[in-house]
Amino acid sequence: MTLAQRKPSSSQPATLSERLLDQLQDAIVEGDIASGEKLREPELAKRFGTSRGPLRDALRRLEARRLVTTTPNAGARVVALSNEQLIELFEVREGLEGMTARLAATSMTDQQLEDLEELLMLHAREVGRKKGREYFRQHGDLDFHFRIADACGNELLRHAVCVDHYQLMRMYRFKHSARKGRPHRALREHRRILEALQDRDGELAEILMRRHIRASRDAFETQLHEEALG
Amino acid sequence: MTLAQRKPSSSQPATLSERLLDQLQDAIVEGDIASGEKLREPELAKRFGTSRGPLRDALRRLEARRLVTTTPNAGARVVALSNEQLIELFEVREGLEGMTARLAATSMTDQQLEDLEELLMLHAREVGRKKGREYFRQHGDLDFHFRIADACGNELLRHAVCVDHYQLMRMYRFKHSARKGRPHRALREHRRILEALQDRDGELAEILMRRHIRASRDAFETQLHEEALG
DNA sequence: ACCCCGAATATTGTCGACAAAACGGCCTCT
DNA sequence: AGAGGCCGTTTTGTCGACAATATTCGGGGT
Repeated sequence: MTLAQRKPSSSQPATLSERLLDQLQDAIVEGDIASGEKLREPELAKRFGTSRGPLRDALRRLEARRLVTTTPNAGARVVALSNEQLIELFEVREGLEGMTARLAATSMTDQQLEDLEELLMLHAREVGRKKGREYFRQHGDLDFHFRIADACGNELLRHAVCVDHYQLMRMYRFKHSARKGRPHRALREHRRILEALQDRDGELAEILMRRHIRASRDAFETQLHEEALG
Repeated sequence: MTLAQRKPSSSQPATLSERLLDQLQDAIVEGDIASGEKLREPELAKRFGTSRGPLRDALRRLEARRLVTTTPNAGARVVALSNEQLIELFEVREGLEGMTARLAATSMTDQQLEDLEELLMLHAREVGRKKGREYFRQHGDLDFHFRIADACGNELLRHAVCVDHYQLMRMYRFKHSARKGRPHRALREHRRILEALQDRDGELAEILMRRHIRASRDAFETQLHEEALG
């Protein structure tokens, strides 16, 4: 089975509501709709050429993915994406993705491990070529963290990481470009995690994943500090 | 701002959709609607005396809480709640609640710690009186795990634990009554976690919480094994 | 000048009806 | 007898209109 067949995520949305979900999600994640902006149903419905029914459906799903917050009788807003919320996201990811790494060590197939190794080699070339700028913009199948969660063998966990919290993380990456030098370090940390997975050492894989996410968070906080100073 | 204002969770649902959410949730968690059952919109709308609009809204929210699964053009079903899925839930909880315990150690107020200690004393009396049967049926504010997540100071994490996964856990408790003796052990483990929190030792609190959840899981698996044998 | 209050407007919540898709039963053909 | 296709029924997806609630803007009072 090829990779394309295994994941029908790229298939066309069967329903209007799902297409709206994709479109709105991209618009929010990529910043076309500003962070914190009010989402008025009539306006959006007209803009996307549908009625309010499917639109409300899409908004509810976006709420599940943490991209909008809804208050009764007052409508929906794009999530704030404050620095505090991003720190919160790092903490959630540390708990969740630590566990994905632990489980992936025993549930990933040899083929999946080979594919993952190949991905890291691809990333190495990208980092070298583009000075590491675009490394963090990879998403979905091209994202190291996504791949591990996707193969951890626990559907509930996979959903929490790859659906519920993933788009928020992607949104963060769009707003904050990584600091110089961080991509190289991140790549080294990814390699070490891969080695632990190849050794089928779940305990170590979890420790390394958690340290890796903490390092990302530290880099983010350092960046904030530098920006605050000048 | 007082605590009562901060948490209007006990307030009446402002909208029909929210009331439906509560009613359906209870019906599913308490077993009135069987696990795996098909949820037909016209039937449910008639049963609860509303139209299909708010009902669909409620179903979407239940999907976010893992209580129903929806497939396009094929409708919604109550979650399966197989033994495998329950194991998955234990694994998610270990990652998530481990982190809540770590954070709670630094973010809980002295008052909250006192309240938590009081709760455990209440639980001790309950376990002694009712032979521990009802201990695991406590929920919401009366649940030790819920309280810790609620006070961990990370809203994203709190939501993941207390909203997204909590009802599924409650559903498990309704179906599988705890083994004899487990409540006493669980209570002891809860006390140790509380001690770590009182010491403001986040690292230890996380370790103890994870071991506690793993112990619950082990008890569950043992129970399964015994049932399988006879 | 500031605050409070009320009407006008805009937005959300709810409903019933229509269109499209899936499901089920029946018949035919091999 | 079993498999496969056809047709009626049921269920889901979508739409537009109405009701209820929030928001905004302007006026009056202190």
